[in-house]
Amino acid sequence: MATPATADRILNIAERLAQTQGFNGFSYADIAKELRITKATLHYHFPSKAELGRRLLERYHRSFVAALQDIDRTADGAAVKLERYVALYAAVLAKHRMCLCGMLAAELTTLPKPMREGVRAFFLANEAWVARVLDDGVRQGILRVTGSTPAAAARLVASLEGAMILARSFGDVGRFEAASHAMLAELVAT
Amino acid sequence: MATPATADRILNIAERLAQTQGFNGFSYADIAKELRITKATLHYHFPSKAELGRRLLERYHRSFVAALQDIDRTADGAAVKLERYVALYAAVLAKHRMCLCGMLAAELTTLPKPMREGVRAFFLANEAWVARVLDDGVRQGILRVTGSTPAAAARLVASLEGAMILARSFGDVGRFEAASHAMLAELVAT
DNA sequence: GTCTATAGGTGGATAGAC
DNA sequence: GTCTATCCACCTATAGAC
Repeated sequence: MATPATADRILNIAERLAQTQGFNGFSYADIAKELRITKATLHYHFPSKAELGRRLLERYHRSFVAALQDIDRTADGAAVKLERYVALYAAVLAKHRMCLCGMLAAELTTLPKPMREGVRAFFLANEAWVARVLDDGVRQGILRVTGSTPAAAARLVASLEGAMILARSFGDVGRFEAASHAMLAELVAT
Repeated sequence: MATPATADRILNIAERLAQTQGFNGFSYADIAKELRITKATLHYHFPSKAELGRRLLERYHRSFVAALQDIDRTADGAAVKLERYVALYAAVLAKHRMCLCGMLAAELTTLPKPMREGVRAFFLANEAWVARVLDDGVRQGILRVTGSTPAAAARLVASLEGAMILARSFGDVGRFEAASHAMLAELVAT
């Protein structure tokens, strides 16, 4: 593995800062200091913070979709897929981070418009994937869903984001795990 | 009703701004402009922004507790109490606002320590109240809870916060209502 | 690509007059 | 209690040398 290109190293730091302190909670100076380059160099790679945010969101969305495709490829059965999906969230929390889009959703009104749209697109992609898994599970008699699957998917995504933000507030990943396991248990057919 | 004291008018504006843009998303200048006073006057009433935040949280917590006591006094039955509880959230969303503490939870790492503790105290108070209502409901055979009532209460509070933040992201209160109704339906004994 | 230097703006906060 | 005036730190962003 070669050393990541400068642009990627910048995004790595920006991503971590955005997931812990929010997009408005870090500055070019923070990234520059950590990478030991100057702010001017940052502006060479990302002319404006709005552009940095847009690219950050784009990369995050892409890697999340890739993770979902990996689950589709390697996991067998709707219940296992949902467990793997929840594990993606837990892994982020274990790094003391929030879901980037859960974080950005809180700051939504202060974000540049392309980012606002990116956040919504991320949630819609999540809901669509979960809804498809729920559909499969119901069809196979593995899962039991109350109401429509798109509504149940939206509920699960929102509940996971909420569980994440509360768990992080208490510095207690166990809170997330307890909540998410209960949510999945509700979905498994008895 | 007399005109609210200046300190209260300041808190009213700060509260709305914090609920829509976050605590780091507004400045003394924003409040000063809207109230048509100077920043120096603001500093007379609230010497520092940290102090303003602390007082804001204190007042918010107090008024929320009062709302819960009002529900206890005027609502009959655990199911009705939960509906009234959820309606408190919906009313905030209808004003295009987030729960103050849901907002602050996202920014938690950037907040002064007294505020961080205040946010956790707010959530704990919410969970305690909900857990007590769930206990009552289960004892009366009105509600059906999976797992312990404190865990179910934590799950409900977190899920409502998540549903709120997602609904606001899409500018769609209906999303919150659909999610919260489904959550309550899960709790009502069949 | 990375630097120095700096512009132009805004952040929270204070001194002191009224 | 409210004002004017000001401080200093920090913000995003740009010009221009290397």
